[in-house]
Amino acid sequence: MENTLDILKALSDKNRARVIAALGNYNELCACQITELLQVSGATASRHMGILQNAGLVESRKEGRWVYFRQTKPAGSELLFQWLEKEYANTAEQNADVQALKKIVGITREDLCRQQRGEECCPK
Amino acid sequence: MENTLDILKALSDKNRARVIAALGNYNELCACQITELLQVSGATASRHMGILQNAGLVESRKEGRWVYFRQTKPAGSELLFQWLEKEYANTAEQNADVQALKKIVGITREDLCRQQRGEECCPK
DNA sequence: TTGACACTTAGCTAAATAACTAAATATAAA
DNA sequence: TTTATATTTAGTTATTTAGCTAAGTGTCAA
Repeated sequence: MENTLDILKALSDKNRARVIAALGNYNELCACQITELLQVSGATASRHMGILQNAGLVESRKEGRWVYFRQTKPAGSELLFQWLEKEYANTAEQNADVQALKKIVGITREDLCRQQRGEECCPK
Repeated sequence: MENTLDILKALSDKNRARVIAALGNYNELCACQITELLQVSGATASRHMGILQNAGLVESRKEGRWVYFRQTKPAGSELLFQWLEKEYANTAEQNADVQALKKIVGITREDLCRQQRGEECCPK
C-alpha cells in the first residue's frame, strides 16, 4: 500500500505530472531540459526527479556530465497510465508544454545549459 | 488538469485511500462509522470526507442527524479505479480494515455514537 | 421550547513539502 | 593538475496540510 501511495503522491504534484506527461512524448530528457520546461532551479528539478525515481516512475542514465531520465511503468500500472494519459490529453497545460518542448529539444544541450547559467547573449 | 490533480491528491492520503477502499465494499457508510474506522476525531474525518467530496469521489446524503457517504466515480475514471482496487487487494491494511468494518457495521449507529462519546460502559 | 446530539466549520499547532541558495560531488577539458 | 560545469545534497524559509479542540448548525426528542 505504501508504494501505491508513493505513486499517487508523486503524480499529484503539478510539476511532476508535467514531467511524466513530457516523458510520455520523448524517450529521454536530460535534467537541464526538464529544468527548462518547469522553469524552476536545477536543484528543485533534481528533487522532483528524485521523488519520481523513488516512486519507480522514472529511471536515470548518466552520460558524462549529463543525466537522462526515462519513464518506467511499475508492474501492473498500465491502467493508471492509460487513465492519466487520457486525462491530460488536450489540456491547456499539456498543449503549452508540447510547444515548449519542441523549442527545448531543438537547442543542443550545451546551448541550453549555457543559457541557463545566464549567458543568454549569443542568439546564433 | 486541476481536477485530475485534485483526484490524485485526494487519493494519496492513507486515511482517505482507506475510506475509498471501504466504500468499495459497502454501498454507504455514515460519518460515525468512518470516524470509527479511521480512529480519528469526528472533525478530522469530516474534513477528509470534504476533500473526497470536493474531488468528486464521494457524495453524501443526509438522513436526520446522520450523514451517509457513497462512492462516486467521476466520468472516465474507470481505469483509475480498476487499478486502485487491484493495488489494494490483499494488502495488510485492506485486510485489517475489512475485519474492522465487519465489527463496525455490526453495531447500530446509535450504539456506535454512544461509544464514541465515551459511554463505553453499556456492553449491550 | 429546550436540550441532546451528529456533523461541520473555525482556529490553532506540528509535521510535511516545495521552493530557493550555497556547498558538495563527479566528470570533462585546458 | 587545475578549472569549468552538470547535477545532487544540505540547509533555510514559506506554504500546505493533517491533526486536535471548541464553537456553530441543523435535527430530533422530551
